Amino acid sequence: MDERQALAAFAALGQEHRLRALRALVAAGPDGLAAGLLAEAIGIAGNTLSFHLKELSHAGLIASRREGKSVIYTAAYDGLSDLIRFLMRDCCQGRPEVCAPALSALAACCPAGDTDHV
Amino acid sequence: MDERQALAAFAALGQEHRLRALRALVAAGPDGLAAGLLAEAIGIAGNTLSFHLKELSHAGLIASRREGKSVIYTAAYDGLSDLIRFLMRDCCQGRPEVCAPALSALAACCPAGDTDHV
DNA sequence: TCTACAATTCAACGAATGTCGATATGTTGA
DNA sequence: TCAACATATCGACATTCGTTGAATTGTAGA
Repeated sequence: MDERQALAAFAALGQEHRLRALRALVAAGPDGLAAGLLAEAIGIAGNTLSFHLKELSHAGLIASRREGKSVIYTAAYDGLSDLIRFLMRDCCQGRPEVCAPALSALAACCPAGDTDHV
Repeated sequence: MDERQALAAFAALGQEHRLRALRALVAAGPDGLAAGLLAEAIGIAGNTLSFHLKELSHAGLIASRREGKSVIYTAAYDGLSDLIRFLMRDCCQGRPEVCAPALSALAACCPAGDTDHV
C-alpha cells in the first residue's frame, strides 16, 4: 500500500457515517449487508449512504456484489490489513513501543495458532 | 480509544500534509523536530503547518515541548499504537485473515524479543 | 530595552465535502 | 409489459476545510 492509498483510506475512515458503515460491515462478516439494511443501521438516507459507500469502495476498504434486487456490501479484509500494515511499518519505524501494544490486540483477536500461514 | 478519538485520528491522517508531518516526526524519533524544520521538510508555510499540527495534537497523535525559541514536535507513540489497536480490535473482529498479515509487519519492525514486556 | 527570530493566531477567501430532493437505473414478480 | 422495490446518480445548497497574508505572542541575545 502506497501513501496515496493510505491517504484515501484514512480520509474515508475519518467520517462518522463511513466509519460506522465499515464497522457494521466487518461485524456482519463475509456475508455482508444489503445497502438498505446498512442505511437503516446507520440511520442515514439511502442516497447519502451510496455516496459514502463509493468513497469506501474507492479506498479499497469494501467490496460489493449484486444479489437480486439488493446490492450486498462486504468489508475488504485485505484492504484493512494493508492499512494496519501501513500504520505499523510507517509509524512504528523500528520502535517497539509503538508496535508492541498491538500484539495484545492481536492476541485478543486471533488465536495464536491461526497466524501460522502468514 | 473510543470511536470519537479514532474518528479524529483518521480524519487527521486523511490529509496529505498532516500524514507527511506525522511520518516525518516518527522518522525523527523521540528527539522530534522543530516546527520550522518540519514546515521546510514538508514544503508548506509555517502558519499552515501550525493549523495542521493543532489538528494532529488534538487527535492525540503528536506532542510538543518548547526548547528555546523553537517548539519541538514529537510523535505520540501511545496514540499511534492506540489507533493500531482500534483498527485491529474493531476491524479484525475475530477474523484472522485481517490480523494475520499484520504479524509480518510486526516481525519486520520489532525484534520478537522486545515485545515481551507487554 | 531594543532587535531579531520562531511560532501561533486571526480574518478572509476559494475549494472541497456531506446532505437532501428529485430523478434515473436495474431487478423481480404479476 | 407493467408496477413495485432497491440503489445509484444528479443538481443544488450549506457547511467545513486548507491556505494565505497580516498581526500577535514568546524567546534569546546585543
